[in-house]
Amino acid sequence: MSFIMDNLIAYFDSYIQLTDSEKNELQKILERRTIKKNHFILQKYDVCNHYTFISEGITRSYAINDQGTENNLKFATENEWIVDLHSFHSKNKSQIYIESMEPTIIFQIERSNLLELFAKFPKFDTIFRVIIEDDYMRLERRIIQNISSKAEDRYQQFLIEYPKLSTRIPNTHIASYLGITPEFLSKIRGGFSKKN
Amino acid sequence: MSFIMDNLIAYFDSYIQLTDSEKNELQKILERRTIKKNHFILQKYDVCNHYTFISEGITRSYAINDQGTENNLKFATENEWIVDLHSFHSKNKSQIYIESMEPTIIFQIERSNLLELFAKFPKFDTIFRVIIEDDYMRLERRIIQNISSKAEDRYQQFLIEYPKLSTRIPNTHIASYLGITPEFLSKIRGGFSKKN
DNA sequence: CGTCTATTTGAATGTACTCAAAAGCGGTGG
DNA sequence: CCACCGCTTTTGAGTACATTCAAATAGACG
Repeated sequence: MSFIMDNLIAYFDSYIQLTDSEKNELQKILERRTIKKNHFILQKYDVCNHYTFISEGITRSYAINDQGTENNLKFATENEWIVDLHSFHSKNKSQIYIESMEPTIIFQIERSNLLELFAKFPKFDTIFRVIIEDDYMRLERRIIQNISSKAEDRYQQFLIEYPKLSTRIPNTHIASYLGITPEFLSKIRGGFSKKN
Repeated sequence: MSFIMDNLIAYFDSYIQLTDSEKNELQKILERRTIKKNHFILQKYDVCNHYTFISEGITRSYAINDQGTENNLKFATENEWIVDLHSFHSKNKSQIYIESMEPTIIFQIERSNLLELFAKFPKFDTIFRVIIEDDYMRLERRIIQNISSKAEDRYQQFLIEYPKLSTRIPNTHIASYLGITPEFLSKIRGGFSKKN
């Protein structure tokens, strides 16, 4: 067993203990890549052909709207996955970008290899079901906050839920994630002070 | 094969063809219930012990915030599922309500039965992975719209994405889903007119 | 040191909320 | 069939929350 994917093996093991043959199979299909800061892992209009595991670094997925504004959909950091699920499964062109925010090391699994893995070892079907369930619950919390809370409360919640992220990424990206402007986030952080 | 679950069988078949033994096993663990309008399927502080399939009718899940305002998290109608995933898996008390908005017929699968089904027939692991992936992609679209669009655009998108829902449920619930007040939705629908 | 990006600040504006009141709508019972 | 009740929708005035645009300041990096 190679050392390069130790934390990915440990990650899977934390869900369900893997057998040696499962580990071997995994090892065969994982593609390790290093990504420089601010480089693309997926560009809009490309097809998302890989499920991507972040081993080191931070990535974000985002859409750009008609006015040219970026809207951060998700951050993924150590031991998290990022993918455009829709493009991955439909093989349609992606409408989003995935980009590194730090020098980043990733392991990727190509679509057909992942589908074969599912067919061969149902355990991975379970693992990936659980992974996406976790992501789904996070998204639900975020939606509830977005529709029920003001920007200031959403920001405070973000700090609580992602304390480490908030020190590693620019505030302007947090603002985009929260759905507010960088200027307004700055005012929130400043406490609005000065009468008005 | 009983007639009462025809549309649920057809539903699963639309994902992956089922064998007779799988259908039989399903049949054993499905619990059919009829729910009157505006009755609870899950109440806050109860544990969510069932995955619920909507056969007829409409349900919504919602949270209530500190100010006592309801915030609609999700609508589920014919051939859709509703569950509080967090409570279902953790067995912790639920923080949300699930309530019918019409006379509703549901099929429920109890937690331990579902887990056994997964263990016995990995196919269901796949099916439920795909179901939640679909839901996940919908949530992602909603988040993007929430953080990037104004209330009026979000409402127009809702009408496009859920044309049938919008005629079956009160506007006040759509407003709650979109994260705006009923009064403001009314003004959007009226076109704001009158100078101002 | 200079360049590029991120952050802050302020004034003016736009978007959405609050509160109150009136009008509409659907079901139910007399 | 009508009258009433409860709930939804509309309307308006006043206010609060958040954006836009411009400009200044601060930080990061080669």
